[in-house]
Amino acid sequence: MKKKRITLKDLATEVGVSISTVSRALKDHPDIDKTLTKKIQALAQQKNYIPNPLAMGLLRQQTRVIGVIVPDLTTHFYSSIITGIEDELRLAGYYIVISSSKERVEKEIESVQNLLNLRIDGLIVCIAQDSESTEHFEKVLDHEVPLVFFDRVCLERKVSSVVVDNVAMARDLTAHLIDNGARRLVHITGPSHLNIVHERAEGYQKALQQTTVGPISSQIIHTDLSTESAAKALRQLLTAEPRPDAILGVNDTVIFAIMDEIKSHGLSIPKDILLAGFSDEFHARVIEPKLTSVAHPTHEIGRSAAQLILEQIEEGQAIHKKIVLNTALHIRASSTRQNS
Amino acid sequence: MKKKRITLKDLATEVGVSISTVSRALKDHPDIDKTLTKKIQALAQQKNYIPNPLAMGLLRQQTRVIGVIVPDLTTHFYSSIITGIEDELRLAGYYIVISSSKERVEKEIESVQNLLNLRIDGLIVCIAQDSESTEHFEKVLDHEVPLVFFDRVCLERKVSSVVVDNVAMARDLTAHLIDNGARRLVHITGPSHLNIVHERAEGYQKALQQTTVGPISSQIIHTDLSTESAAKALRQLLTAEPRPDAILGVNDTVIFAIMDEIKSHGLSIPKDILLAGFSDEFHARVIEPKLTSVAHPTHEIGRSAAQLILEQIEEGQAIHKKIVLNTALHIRASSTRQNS
DNA sequence: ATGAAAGCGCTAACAT
DNA sequence: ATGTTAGCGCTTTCAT
Repeated sequence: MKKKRITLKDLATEVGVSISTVSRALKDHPDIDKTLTKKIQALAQQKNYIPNPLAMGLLRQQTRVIGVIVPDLTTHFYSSIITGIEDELRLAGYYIVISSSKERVEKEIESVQNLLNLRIDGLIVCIAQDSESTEHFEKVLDHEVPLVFFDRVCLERKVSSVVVDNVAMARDLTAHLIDNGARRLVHITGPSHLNIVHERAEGYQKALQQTTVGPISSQIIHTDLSTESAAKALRQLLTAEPRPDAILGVNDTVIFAIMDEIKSHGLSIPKDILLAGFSDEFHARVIEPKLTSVAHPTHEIGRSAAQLILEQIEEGQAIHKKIVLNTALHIRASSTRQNS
Repeated sequence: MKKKRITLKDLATEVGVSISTVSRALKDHPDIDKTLTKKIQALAQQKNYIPNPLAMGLLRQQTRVIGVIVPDLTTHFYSSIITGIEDELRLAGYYIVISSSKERVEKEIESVQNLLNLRIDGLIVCIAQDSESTEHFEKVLDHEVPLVFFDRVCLERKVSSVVVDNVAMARDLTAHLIDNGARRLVHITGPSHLNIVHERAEGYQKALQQTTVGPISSQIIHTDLSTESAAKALRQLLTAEPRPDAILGVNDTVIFAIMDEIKSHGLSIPKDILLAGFSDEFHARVIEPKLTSVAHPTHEIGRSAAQLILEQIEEGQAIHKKIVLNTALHIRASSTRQNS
């Protein structure tokens, strides 16, 4: 029942010329009479003519829609990155269709398929935590649809990506904890097939190897990145003896669970346990005590991912590169021991 | 450069029949020979044929895309609602294109226009805080594109909406503060043209009028909903005498600013100042002390908005209704005075 | 039971 | 300088 939008044909009949003349006039084709051109443009303006993107899309086989798949839209980290993507793509006249995988491969696979069916012009993804197989992304490549990963990546040899230096970040963060007196460290993290997980674990261990103080006990606990799973791990840690005196959390979910659990055990941060992690800047400053964490340039990550997609669309599939963005270590109350 | 997707024509030539036969076979048209139908369907399946949505869209003049405009994508409240919208629309085979107005009308107007140009089949909006004029939404109505507002609404007589009972919520919250000993209340809120603002203020005042205890001093401060503006208001309140002993915040942004400011003045919540607000469930439980707040059924709000849009699309423009969803008051540490 | 043709809105190669 | 035509992928009416 939609009110019909004005078309080229409408303009053509109104002016009394052919459709192609109108089409040309609207794009200032040199062949068309200047006066006619002016007249047609004025009419188009007045009638508020907007080319039908469906028709254009059909003709050019492109939708100007970029798909974006994230593990969870409600996580500030991701929504912030999406804002960056949107800001950049809007300028280029692209739209984004967002889909949340809810950290599950099945949903991710489904989303990829849906988006492919929609005929997106490109796809930007942060893979779900249990996404071990990569078939569905190979399919994207098969269809020659530009693909870019960010933060959590895979198929690195074939796909462009935007990441941060996880190893260095984890190393610095761990070294900082040690400097602040940590001697019984625990790193609570996720499933090790994720690049962010094993890279951060690598940095964590690197710091342990490089330190000259000692002795230091250390442990890495892999969870499924759910609050429950992290809380459970914490409960076990806190009842065992000796209790850890510093915890490195791999992301916000884990950090929240850790904090809650520590507090409900009547322990204090940082007095009893130092805490630091890879957390969103926003949450790091909202929670109490404020969290020592690594600041990800979320908006920038989004913009870079968008730029990579645009590059691929414009220059054809060929290129693929990896952008490594800088992070900043923010030392806050959660990891600085008053009495040391 | 995209690898060509398989089309009806491809299937037709391969089977040696006409395009229309293939088209019919694929939708089990009774006229087509059963064996032929089977054969064609099998081939389509094997070749992984997916109808081109662009072609279908052009034909039917619909995109199966719903636009969603929110004041800020990175706010948990909105991203959570969007997740609800997505969950519901996905089932119906619709996609959503999200746009963030960043609380500014100009961006909102631009987004509306962009989305309209994209030929969306419907639009779901939570208006920006400085959105006083409604012309751009009238335009949506002019184009007979289904429109639904949620949370912050306008044009109520003409447009469907999903809201909560702000008056009752604010009244209950305020009454609760008074019950817990509040005698010098302040309500920090936003610009009063927003329905959520004046409705909540109304509830706040209703509670004050209905209370039998007294005397109670009260104040309403309008900010522009930015952290800075709220923080500034707080600073003035805290240095003046007598200091308020209870604050009702209108949303998360304001709550965060309030908390920070109170803490940095060396005051304690709830000992010195009671705090309650309309905050996202998620943040209410993450911050310290945990915040007494009204729980919005965010996912449900999203789903309802999506359902309203679908209804309008299916049944034509005519209908418009208002869905009022239930909220729940969660009493937590921030508003319960230990010594009372 | 199947095919041919028109049309959705637009562009571009090919007339004139 | 302007018009005609074909075609992007699909559905549907109208032949046959």
